[in-house]
Amino acid sequence: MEQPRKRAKPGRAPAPAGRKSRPRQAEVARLAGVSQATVSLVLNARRDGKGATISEETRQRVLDAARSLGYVPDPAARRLAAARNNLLGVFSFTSTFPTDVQHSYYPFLVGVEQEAAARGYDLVLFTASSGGGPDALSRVRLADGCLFLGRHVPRAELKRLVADGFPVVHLGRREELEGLAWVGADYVSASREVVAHLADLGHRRIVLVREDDDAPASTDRQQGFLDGLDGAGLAGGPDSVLRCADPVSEVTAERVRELVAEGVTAFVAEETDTGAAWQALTGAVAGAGLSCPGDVSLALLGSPPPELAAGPVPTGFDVPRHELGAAAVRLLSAQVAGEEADEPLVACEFRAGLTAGPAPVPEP
Amino acid sequence: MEQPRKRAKPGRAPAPAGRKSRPRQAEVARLAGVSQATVSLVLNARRDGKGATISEETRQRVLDAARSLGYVPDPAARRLAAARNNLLGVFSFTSTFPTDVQHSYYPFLVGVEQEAAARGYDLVLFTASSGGGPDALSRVRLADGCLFLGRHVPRAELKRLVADGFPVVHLGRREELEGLAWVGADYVSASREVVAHLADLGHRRIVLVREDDDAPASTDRQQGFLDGLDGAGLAGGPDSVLRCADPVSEVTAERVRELVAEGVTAFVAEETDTGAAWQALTGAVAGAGLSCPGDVSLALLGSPPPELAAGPVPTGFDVPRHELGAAAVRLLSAQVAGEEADEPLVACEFRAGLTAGPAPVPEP
DNA sequence: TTGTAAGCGTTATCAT
DNA sequence: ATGATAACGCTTACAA
Repeated sequence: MEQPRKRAKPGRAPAPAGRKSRPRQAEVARLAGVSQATVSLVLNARRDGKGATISEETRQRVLDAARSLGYVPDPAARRLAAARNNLLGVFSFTSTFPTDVQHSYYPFLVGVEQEAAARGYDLVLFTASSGGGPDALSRVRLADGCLFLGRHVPRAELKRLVADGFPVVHLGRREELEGLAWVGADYVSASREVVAHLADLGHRRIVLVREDDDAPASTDRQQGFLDGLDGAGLAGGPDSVLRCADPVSEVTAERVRELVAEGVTAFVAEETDTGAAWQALTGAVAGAGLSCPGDVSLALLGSPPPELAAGPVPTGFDVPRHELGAAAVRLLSAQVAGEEADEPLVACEFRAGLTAGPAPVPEP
Repeated sequence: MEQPRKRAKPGRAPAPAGRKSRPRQAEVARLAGVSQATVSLVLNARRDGKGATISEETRQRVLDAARSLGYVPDPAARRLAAARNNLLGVFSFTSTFPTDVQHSYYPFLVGVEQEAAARGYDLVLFTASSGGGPDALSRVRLADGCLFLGRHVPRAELKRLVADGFPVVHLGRREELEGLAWVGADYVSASREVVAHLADLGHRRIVLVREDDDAPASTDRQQGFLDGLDGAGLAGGPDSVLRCADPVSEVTAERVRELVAEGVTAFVAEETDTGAAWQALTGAVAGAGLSCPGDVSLALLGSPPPELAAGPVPTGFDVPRHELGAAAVRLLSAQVAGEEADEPLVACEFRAGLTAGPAPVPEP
């Protein structure tokens, strides 16, 4: 019999002595006295009985062996073999956990985590800072799909992922990129609702204070604001929108006094990262010596910043961040499953608040 | 027309319809007229010149081919072959992202993410809730190592991981479990420092208000408190510690008045989840009609709860949560690399604050 | 019902 | 300096 030539084989070096390597299917197989493939079959047995043809006895032996060894499938190998990982990626272009808690994605992640857990996915946080290189984004392919969040999107990279058919969902409206799925809040309807509320209270002249930004979140709010005016039969001339590069210096007490003198009875501010518009507005109203629900009504198109949590609850709406996160996961998970699903805009919840009241009766 | 029957070969199934195939190293190789291995060598050429022995010409040809094909490495294959997942787990026994932001691990995660990114790791988020079963903990093995945080630790499961040589680090002191690595804040030193500060200000009778809890975080603070008294040559009798099951009802204005009458000039409260001790203390002092840095000095062994952020900054110390997270990742990453490293306690930073002043001169 | 083996896209080793 | 080739751990078609 021909002796198998025992020449040193090419290939990887043996595992370094120090660390114990995790158990693999082969070891489970050995312990259970079956073939490695059987282990795979047992472990991936579909619950719908389809294709699962394994005797209950073997099944148990394999399961026991796996448990006693603490076996867990290697996600990379699973993925490589053209199967699923049960891993969903989360990639933020800035840090996922910025030092400044205020600007963080935390509230979204709450929803993301819950929905992911409910669907049996674990979450991989791809840390943006690490790679840096052009293919930093490409690491996400380790997961079955990936959620993206952040302001500045590397278009080319993302486009590539989408083009390759890799499941991708962006959290926040993003229509610029053809074929990119996204979920977003319905700022238009919510803003319209707020304006309708003010109109119901008798306000005829309403002014929007917004920052000088072209983000969808801003333009959507303005659109809803104008829609609202329109729906109430109110004029929405150009002077009903104050677009300020720096709200704090532009929305002064004097300016507010002027506008009120002209007949404005209600102000609406958009919510932004900094909360500048709202802060400028409330500051100016107080500075003008006007009482809030009494002399003028105020509304905030969004949630108040945490540092103002102590003040009176502003009339306005809340962005359902949890729900947005959850919706994103639903959409992504549908994509992963190959179902080209579609998530509608998520509705914001109206918040009655304390800063809006009946329009003051004009003095004769 | 009779289709030439392509007999399906064993092996993997055809790629799922959605997923378009991307160029691989083999195609780059073909285009560049070299072997696939050469492509790998070129693409992974170490910048330190070590082991890189490829002619500049080939190098360029390969690079060009890769670029023109838009080649991006497959992370799954890469990790599989390299036998490293570059994945660190984060497991919290409660939800990683509790709805209540206040009690969240957020501040730690900031540090964890940064350090992980710096070391080229991605993070896998596990939640106790998602798994469910008794071997839910076992899922963490899909990562190269795992960070644990939370109050209630399933000892048996964790022990198993440690025994199996799986790299594990607990965030927060945890000496009960033999062989479990952990990182913690040095509450003892920090508390001692605060007391020393008070003693320097002339206080001779200082009382600690703490909750009825046996967590290391509590006992460490008490120990540091007593050490501080001792170091200042002050008596640390049993009446210098107020251990309350319910601080708010036990630390009353009357009680404070009594103690002050007995000669107590400074109070120290431990920081807890709820912040009850500190709130009870400040409330009682105000209720007793005492002015804070004037009549009595107050110190908080930790950071004030967010809802009190508006008040005067308490004298005390800050737990370096970012740094703790980072330290945990360092320790874990050392373990993963097989280096049995050791992280010392992380120092807390003294905060001068505004609630402590010179001891009032006793009236004759 | 179970075993055999191909192949996923890399990396790393040896031989040329 | 480059090319073969063996792993890496897994899924799955097909043979037994």
